[in-house]
Amino acid sequence: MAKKPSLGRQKIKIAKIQIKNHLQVTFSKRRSGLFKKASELCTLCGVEIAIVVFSPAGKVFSFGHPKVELIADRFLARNPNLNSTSLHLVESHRLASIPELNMQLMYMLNELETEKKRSEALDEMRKDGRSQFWWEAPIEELNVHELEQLKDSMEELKKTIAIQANKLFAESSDSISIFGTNNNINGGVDHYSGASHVQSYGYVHGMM
Amino acid sequence: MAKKPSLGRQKIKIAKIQIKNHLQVTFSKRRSGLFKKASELCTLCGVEIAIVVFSPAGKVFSFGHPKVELIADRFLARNPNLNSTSLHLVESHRLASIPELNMQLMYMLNELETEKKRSEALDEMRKDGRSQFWWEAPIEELNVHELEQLKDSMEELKKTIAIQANKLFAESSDSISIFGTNNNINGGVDHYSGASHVQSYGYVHGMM
DNA sequence: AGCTCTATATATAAAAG
DNA sequence: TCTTTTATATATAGAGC
Repeated sequence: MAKKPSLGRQKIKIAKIQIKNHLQVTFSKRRSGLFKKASELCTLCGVEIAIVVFSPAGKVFSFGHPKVELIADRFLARNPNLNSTSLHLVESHRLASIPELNMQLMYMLNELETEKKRSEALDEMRKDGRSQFWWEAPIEELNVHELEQLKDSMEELKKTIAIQANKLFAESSDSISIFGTNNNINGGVDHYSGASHVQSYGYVHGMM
Repeated sequence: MAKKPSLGRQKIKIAKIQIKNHLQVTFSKRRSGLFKKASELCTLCGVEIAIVVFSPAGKVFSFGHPKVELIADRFLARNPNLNSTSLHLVESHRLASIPELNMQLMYMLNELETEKKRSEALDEMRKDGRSQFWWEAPIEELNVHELEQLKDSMEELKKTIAIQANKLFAESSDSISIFGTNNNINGGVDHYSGASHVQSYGYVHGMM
């Protein structure tokens, strides 16, 4: 008589897993599950999500939808009346906490920088290893150029944000505090971000 | 004889929900579920996660761990140049246009993803040895494609930023920028990979 | 690191309050 | 809208490849 081949799924306490191997396995499985859920949410409800996960090992996994071009397009399309729309939305108490978004943005910038540096390092490595091949020069230069552009853009973005903040502060101080009380949706503790869509990676992919 | 009080959970197709009411309910439930999963992943594996969701109604929901302040502190500590400006931005004003910030955040997340992919591609390349020519290998093509996308996106972003900056400048030409000229976003940024504190946000919001 | 399998823990669709 | 209930669909722990 055969004994049970498996005990099946066991209940676990939601607390940091101590056994390293377990942790790694669980991280991998649950990350997949999370991304899958995100992609389903995207599809079912037609929303945009972005998720970034920093693994214990320092790796970054991400998942996002839609792609940059779409966001950029929408951004441009909305630009003409961004101001009024913004104010309207804010007045309607439909938005998240700004300080937190700022923090998040800074964090993202920080991480982007990190990733960029890693990219550059790898690129450099590759370049050094094959620099004797003349036909590789173009693509290498392009890489560097792209990265330069990215850096410049990031700097511009930061400037823009500062200007915006400054301007909005000026507006709100002599009129109404359009932000009123804390409009942090969750009661102030957390904030998340995620995006996804069913596409290239199996059911999805991942964003960070 | 009583009939079944409920059919129980029914299987659904993962496709955009058409009935508005259903969509709203599903969005709410699944968003909660997603955040819960994220929080469990945080706790179980001690990782950092950020999720941003743009609802169909235009609302923004976010979830993040650790708390934004901690992330910001870490970030500021590592970026002395950003320190003063960031503190001003965050501490003094605590505001900016949310739709814009969200857009930018979204953009950041996507860029981060792109960079990550590129990083991985380069990494992969290096691992495979340097015997492949960039125009021959699929992975290389993806890399090139990503770079092209990045370039296009960056150009669009610059355009957008220019337009916005112009507009905002015109509107706030009477106010002084407290941010001065320091816009260096580069710092000796190192990758954070340490274990995080045992967070006790527990999965707040008391959802479920 | 990723996949399989089983048995069981969880998430959640529908309906109702 | 948010909750609760019910029955069922899914996710996933543990073990092995």
